[in-house]
Amino acid sequence: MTRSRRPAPAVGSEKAQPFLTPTAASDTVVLTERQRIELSKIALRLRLPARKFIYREDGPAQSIYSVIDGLVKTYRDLPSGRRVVGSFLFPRDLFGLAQNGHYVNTAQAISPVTLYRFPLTDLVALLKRDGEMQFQFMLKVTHELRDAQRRAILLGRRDAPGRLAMFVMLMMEEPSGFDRESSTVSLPMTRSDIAAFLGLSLESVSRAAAELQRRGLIEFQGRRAARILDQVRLGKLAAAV
Amino acid sequence: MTRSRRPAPAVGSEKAQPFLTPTAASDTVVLTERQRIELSKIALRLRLPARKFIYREDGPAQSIYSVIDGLVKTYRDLPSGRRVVGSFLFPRDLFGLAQNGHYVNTAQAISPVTLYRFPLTDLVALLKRDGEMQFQFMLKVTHELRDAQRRAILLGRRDAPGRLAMFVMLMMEEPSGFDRESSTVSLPMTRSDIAAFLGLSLESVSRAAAELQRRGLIEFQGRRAARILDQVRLGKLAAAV
DNA sequence: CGCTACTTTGATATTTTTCAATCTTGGTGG
DNA sequence: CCACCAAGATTGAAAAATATCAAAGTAGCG
Repeated sequence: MTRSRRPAPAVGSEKAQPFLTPTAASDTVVLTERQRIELSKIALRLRLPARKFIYREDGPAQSIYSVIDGLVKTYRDLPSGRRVVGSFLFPRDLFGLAQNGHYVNTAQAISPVTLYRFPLTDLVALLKRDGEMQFQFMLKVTHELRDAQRRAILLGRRDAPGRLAMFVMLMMEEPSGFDRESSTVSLPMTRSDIAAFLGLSLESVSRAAAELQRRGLIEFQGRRAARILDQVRLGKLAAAV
Repeated sequence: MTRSRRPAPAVGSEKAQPFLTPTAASDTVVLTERQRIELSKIALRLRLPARKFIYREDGPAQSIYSVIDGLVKTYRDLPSGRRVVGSFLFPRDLFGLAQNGHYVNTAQAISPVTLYRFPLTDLVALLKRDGEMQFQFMLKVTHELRDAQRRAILLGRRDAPGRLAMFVMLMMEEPSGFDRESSTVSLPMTRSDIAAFLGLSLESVSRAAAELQRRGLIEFQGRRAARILDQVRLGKLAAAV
């Protein structure tokens, strides 16, 4: 349930990976042609418009999803009314974590999205049968786990500009979210979404953004994109935890 | 890499049975006798004194660990000098997450501990061979992931007493950390550790503890234990996110 | 019994949240 | 094609809370 970034598909693709392997390289799932075919047999491809709910918290968890294209967010609404965005999901990210047969959060499309949907029971049967493929899934999950831990570090920070700087750096790691040519990161989510992800108020995010711009680190181009003006200093600020 | 608790696999598994051992309750790993034997063949049992380092950040990741008894913490020291405690590990928790062949944090014993140590390569080979067993591991990992997400919610809170209340509730969920008879939770870690886990300053934790006591929710008995005086109100405060 | 590490408590400074008002922008329909 | 509307975003001022700096108090261990 988290952003991935890097390569690292759930379903198809190629190379090496971390956790559980002394070797190591990128972070990608390695599947054979046969495995990809097996998966495609149980997968359903979906196209959904922006804002569409994919599943809701506490609903019966019957599927696991993988993003093909677009952006998805998962969140929980707390009793107080506060909303916590758990993750933004980019292409190749898996989502649909459940507990006791129920989803633990709500998933909603931010942009129009294309997804794979895997019936839980079929997928589980397939994975149990194919240890190698399951291992690739496990790598995926451990990757999410690392992300979640990075997020904990981010949330541990007290300064809003620093949190936002870290967030921007995270978005830059997304292949589909950063254009090297123009040095531009796209931020398809609203300020509210960012605030709910960073654990800040909407206003603080807005002010932090203004501050980053004032310092000459980034320059917002409309609400949904920002150009990185000084990646070195931005990185320093992000790392100066 | 975190505490366990609740029932609740992500995917399947209903029975009972703890990790690598017979008895059990809910959220446990189900292994057959044969599987347990296989695991024990590659596992090494370790006993370490309090404060002993189990592995250090960036060190070569060659093993996965499982807590048998005692308490372990994982943490990272950030450039600024701030320390972030990633998790407290109780019996049955797995730890040793790596990236690119290196550990991503430091693991240190808080109390004297007994551990299983599994050589990474052996374990990986075994898991790939045995899809069922690997599935149990996967459940473990997804469980950690949920924990990490809960933690994100905790860190999203702004009020120190609330965070501490959530922390106490977390500790109460640990079988080995809560005595129902006396309604007492043990807090073997230092205030600094708690602060580093909650993303607060040491002083704020101390003050929040005093506040909880003042409100009559809990009563500290020495530094390492607290009696729950009003579990209902404590739970409300913890949930009032 | 005394040291050392850990905690608590106090006062101030910093930062963010809140509350409120205004401004933008994207979409819609006339 | 343009004006209008509503959701989203920004900015300001005051209030609340935690961090920080500093000092004193405790507890456990040798």
